Amino acid sequence: MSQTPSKASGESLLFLTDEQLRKGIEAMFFAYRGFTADPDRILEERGYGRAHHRAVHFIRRSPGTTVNNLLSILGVTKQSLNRVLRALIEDGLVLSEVGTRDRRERHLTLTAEGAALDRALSDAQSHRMRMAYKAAGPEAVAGFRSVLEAMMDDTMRAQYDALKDRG
Amino acid sequence: MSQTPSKASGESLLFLTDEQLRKGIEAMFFAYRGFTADPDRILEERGYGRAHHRAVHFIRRSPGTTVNNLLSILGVTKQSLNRVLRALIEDGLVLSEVGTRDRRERHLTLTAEGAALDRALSDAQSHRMRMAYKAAGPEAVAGFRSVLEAMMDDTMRAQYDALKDRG
DNA sequence: TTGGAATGTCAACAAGGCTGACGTATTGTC
DNA sequence: GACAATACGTCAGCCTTGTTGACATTCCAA
Repeated sequence: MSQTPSKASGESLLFLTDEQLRKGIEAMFFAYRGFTADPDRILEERGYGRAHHRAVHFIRRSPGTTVNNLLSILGVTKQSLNRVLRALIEDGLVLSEVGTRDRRERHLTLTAEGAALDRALSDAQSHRMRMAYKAAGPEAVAGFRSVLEAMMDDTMRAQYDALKDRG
Repeated sequence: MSQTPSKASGESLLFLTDEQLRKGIEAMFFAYRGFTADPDRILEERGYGRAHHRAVHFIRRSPGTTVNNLLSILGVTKQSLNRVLRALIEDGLVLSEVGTRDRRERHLTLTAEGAALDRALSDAQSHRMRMAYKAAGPEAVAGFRSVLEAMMDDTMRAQYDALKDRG
């Protein structure tokens, strides 16, 4: 299992020690905490959680999407999503309209108030990401994105790719 | 708030459209799912969750650490940590020993069985990370790490840095 | 037209966060 | 030596967000 580095930590070829991999794992852990910290503060003020954030984000991203589609993107059960969706609808942030072609479906869109919340959350999160990008430099940003994309499951990457065009 | 790109998506200077930032946010979301997917499967078999994983990981990382120290690394309350720690101790994965210098403290270490679980989890997670690194290339890896590190809060980065040497 | 599949809703439960209160052992200070 | 502070454990109860089970509605195909 554990590697015995023949030379040292190579830079041209990809030789990775357990320590390097472990450090990468920890970087993900701590960075994800930072990544969610700012939106969490905003959400708390309104009594929402991360689940609400995710729902709002992806509805904004794909206006008119169905509950089923949102389900597969978020990777949760419909019952779980339904709870947060119900709250958002009752609070007037999300609009749920019966489908015209298939009346079993509900098409979800953000109201003006929902869009405002999305903007507040997105701005907070983008600000941190912009600062990180600025600190790390353009090449680092490209590397960051390509490692993250390679880390997704295939099914996730398909959904990730399907969301609008590539940055 | 929204930007009006004067030229296009620049590559030499760091000019970032809302779309690019949004794509970065989504990359974090989907990648983190992939990042936790493999360990989650292993944990489920044994009736553990991510909280147990985190505890085991950082005890392995800092053998003999105190409960208080672990608390500040994980960023949870002692009541929360105590629940998972109690389970791990009862199951014989973690050893809790009264401190010699300060007998109020408990020093935590992994038993052989605990170390075995850590290895299984770490191998699963490292494998995916290694594949992602290999797919993205050495320069991407460096960029990945530097963006993640820039995204942490200062207090988190201090703890991240304190964990062994730099990869 | 009827039975099965798909979509979405309601109810109940579990994991794992949280706060608050409290007990105990130990340390360090006045 | 008395006493406050520290480190840890625990009980009780709450919230979010995941889960499964049961069920109503709607569509479609046999």
